[in-house]
Amino acid sequence: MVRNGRTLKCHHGQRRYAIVQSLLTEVFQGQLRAGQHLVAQDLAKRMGVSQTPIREALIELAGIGIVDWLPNRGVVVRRVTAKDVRDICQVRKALECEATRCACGRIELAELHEIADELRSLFKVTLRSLPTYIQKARAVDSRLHDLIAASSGNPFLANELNRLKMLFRAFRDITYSRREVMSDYRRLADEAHEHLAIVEALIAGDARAAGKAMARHIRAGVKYWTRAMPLTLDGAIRPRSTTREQGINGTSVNGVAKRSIRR
Amino acid sequence: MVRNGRTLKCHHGQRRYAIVQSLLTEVFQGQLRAGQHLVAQDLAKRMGVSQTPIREALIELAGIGIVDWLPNRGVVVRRVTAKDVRDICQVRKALECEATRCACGRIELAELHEIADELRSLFKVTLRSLPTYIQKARAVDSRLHDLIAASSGNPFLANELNRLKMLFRAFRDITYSRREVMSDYRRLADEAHEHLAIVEALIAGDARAAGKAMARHIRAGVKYWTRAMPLTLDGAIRPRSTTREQGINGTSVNGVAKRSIRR
DNA sequence: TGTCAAGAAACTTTATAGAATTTTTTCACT
DNA sequence: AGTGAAAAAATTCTATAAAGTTTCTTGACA
Repeated sequence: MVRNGRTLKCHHGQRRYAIVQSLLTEVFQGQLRAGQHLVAQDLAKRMGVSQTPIREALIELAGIGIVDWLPNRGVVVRRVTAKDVRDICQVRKALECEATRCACGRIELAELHEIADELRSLFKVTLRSLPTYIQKARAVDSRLHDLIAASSGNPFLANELNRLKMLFRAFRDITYSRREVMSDYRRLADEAHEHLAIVEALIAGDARAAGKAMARHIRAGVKYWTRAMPLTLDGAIRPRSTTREQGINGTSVNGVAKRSIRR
Repeated sequence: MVRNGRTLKCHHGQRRYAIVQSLLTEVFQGQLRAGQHLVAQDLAKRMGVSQTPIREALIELAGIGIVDWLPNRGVVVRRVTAKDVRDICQVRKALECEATRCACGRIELAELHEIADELRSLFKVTLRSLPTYIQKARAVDSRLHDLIAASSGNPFLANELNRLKMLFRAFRDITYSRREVMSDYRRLADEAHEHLAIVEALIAGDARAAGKAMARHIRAGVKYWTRAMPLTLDGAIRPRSTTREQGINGTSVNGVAKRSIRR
């Protein structure tokens, strides 16, 4: 998935995949912002491909829940409220706990100890270590969650968790400015402690405790993000009341006013 | 979404939606069977539309998990193993329990009592009442689960549950002959008892008990379906080892042998 | 004359169709 | 089995039709 001058360089039959990845990255990195209207033609020109694979990629993204598809009216990057994030996190909590309980006793002790050591090394933050600190903290976070999902013995569950992680990350990055998020290392240090509690329970082979530690961890995260979240977000997206459309939930949404999409 | 002779009758901009619905119905009803290869051109001709909306509909179905998308090699109706069904049910269990706990205390008592009465009327089956019995049992089942999901206060969770229900239903109907499934009224009577336990806990306002009753209900269902399930299902789908593809989990699957898709 | 609303026209964007291209599969032949 | 052409199917592109949006015009009314 490398873009080369005008055309997206990829094998025949992988173009849609490459476009999905490219758009996801742009959403994650904030180049595409919440409420933004995505015009197929523009994207096609920008990526040096025709509209067909762009449209198909957008359908996929709508399926994931990254964008809203408004029939006959195009696609907008989803705008989310604090409630949306909480709702997603609640689902994530239920599934992460389930996965944690399942994974208990199925992970190599050596690997758990390794992660525990890495976590302990994150307890102290110095200003000098900050740049690498953030990177390291995120890496360990990913490693632990992925390990648990992969070790749950349930590939379907692992995939659902992966999807939720992606959604959560997208919305988090859409909603907050990156700098603000990245610099909050206090939360990262807290997370290290929460993670360690999970790992220790896993090492002890106590599935119940591990599940509870995971629940605590996610609840703490929700609390943090909710606090940081702006109270309300006005709708740049105002669907026509007559048009059928799909929100993040796939359910129909009735618009309040007849207003056009922001271009 | 009415098909009229050759062309799918629907408004401009809703064609993909109509095709998705149509294909879902065919999968549910068993006209499209597990492992079957779906050729865009054939579907296009059959529905009297061009390949474009067909392809788009198939992308959507792949997102839902009803079909597998094999890049450059087409689309096949997913074939599932007993393990797949168990995996899905495990996720469903976690989420249904969460929803049940949340919904506790948020549902009108009158409605719960109404459902309880309907359930109690399902305890006794006579041969004469069998035809309507099955219909009634399914209706109450849907009503209760939908009510709980809708009352959870979490639209995202409700939507996830809906997706899982659809998946489960699709795979169940794909895998078993319909007659066999429909005629097992003993299981339906058992379900009525399990459902009643949930409703009674909800009436009592005991979220914990309601969650546990729901867990029991789903576990019982899994046990039943697993018993009825054929032990293994060989793969009619055999991907080439070099080709990237998405299984139900979106994860890459490596094929064992270099073999072509069954046509 | 100025303002506002309704409607027409121009323009933009989306949705679908059909053709061109690339890849995969089939099948005859060695 | 291995090879290579032919056929089939998937992917992508281009073009056109349909819908949505904006701008402009017209005319009623203060």
